[in-house]
Amino acid sequence: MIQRRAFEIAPAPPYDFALALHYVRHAHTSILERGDETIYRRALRLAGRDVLLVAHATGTISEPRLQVEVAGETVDDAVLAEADARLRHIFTLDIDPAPFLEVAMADPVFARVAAPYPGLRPVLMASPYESLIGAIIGQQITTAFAAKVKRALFDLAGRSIEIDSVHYPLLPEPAEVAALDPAELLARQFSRQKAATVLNVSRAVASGELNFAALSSLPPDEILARLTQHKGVGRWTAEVVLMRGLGAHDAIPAGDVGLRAVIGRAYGLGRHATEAEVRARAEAWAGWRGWATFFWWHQVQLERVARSD
DNA sequence: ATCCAGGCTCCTG
DNA sequence: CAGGAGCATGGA
Repeated sequence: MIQRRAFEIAPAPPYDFALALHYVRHAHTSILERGDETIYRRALRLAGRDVLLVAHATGTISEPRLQVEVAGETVDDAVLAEADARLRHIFTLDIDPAPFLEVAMADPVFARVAAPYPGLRPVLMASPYESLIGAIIGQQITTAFAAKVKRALFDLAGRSIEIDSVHYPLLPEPAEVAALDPAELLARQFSRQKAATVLNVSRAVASGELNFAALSSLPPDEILARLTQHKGVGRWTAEVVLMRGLGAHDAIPAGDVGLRAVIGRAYGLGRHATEAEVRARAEAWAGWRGWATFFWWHQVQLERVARSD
């Protein structure tokens, strides 16, 4: 039997869930989400239970509400509490965007990217581990190819739940990934280094040597230092985890090619900005560089979607 | 074929 | 510390 329980979230306004769903739907990094224009669906392991989260918006942008349903074999209070916390984290629901918008408006170039979307807010990965695996796989390859490789990894691990005759894929547990045969990954278009790195960090997470809950209470620089001690995890990967996995408002992966390209275009350089130039520009968004990164990536996505139409 | 893509490591100077 | 060679993958 499937249990279903519902609750409501009141995000800090202004908030436009449709913009978040648009981002999720078109992001190559979204592998496990099964949303459409109005509904977000995602299977997750919460409080030790595999469940499906279903969310849709009601209300208005200035008085937003999210209606959430949790379905699974066991949906107890602990599961419900984690579902609430996780959604607030993924969609950055509890943060007042006003200070960010103020910073954004002070930079005329960035304002053109941010101002049209006052109801948009960073969409994070559902867990730090997921962001780490995704970032490692995404190193130095196109987002489309990275999506293909990630999908292959999740298929290989093969975890899913079935609700109403629909199978929803689940993120494999770190221990399950760690137990995979590297040859299986190489056969699925992993490079040797990426296969080794994914297996090694999964082992570290499974053993508790790498503990994101403990990490998250440390200063950002310390988190970066800890993460980059793992071979195959460089500054870019660590900054992506910090920003999109842990939700650090001010973390920016300034070496990112996409970011360098869009910033080069926006500021009329006629070429990719260098990492140093990105960091210099980003001083203007201090305190909110993670949010700014998300808005730039959103801009990149809008341009890509426009081209493909 | 050549260049590029949401890099990393290791080795020079 | 900065810069760059070499590495690994598939796609345009």
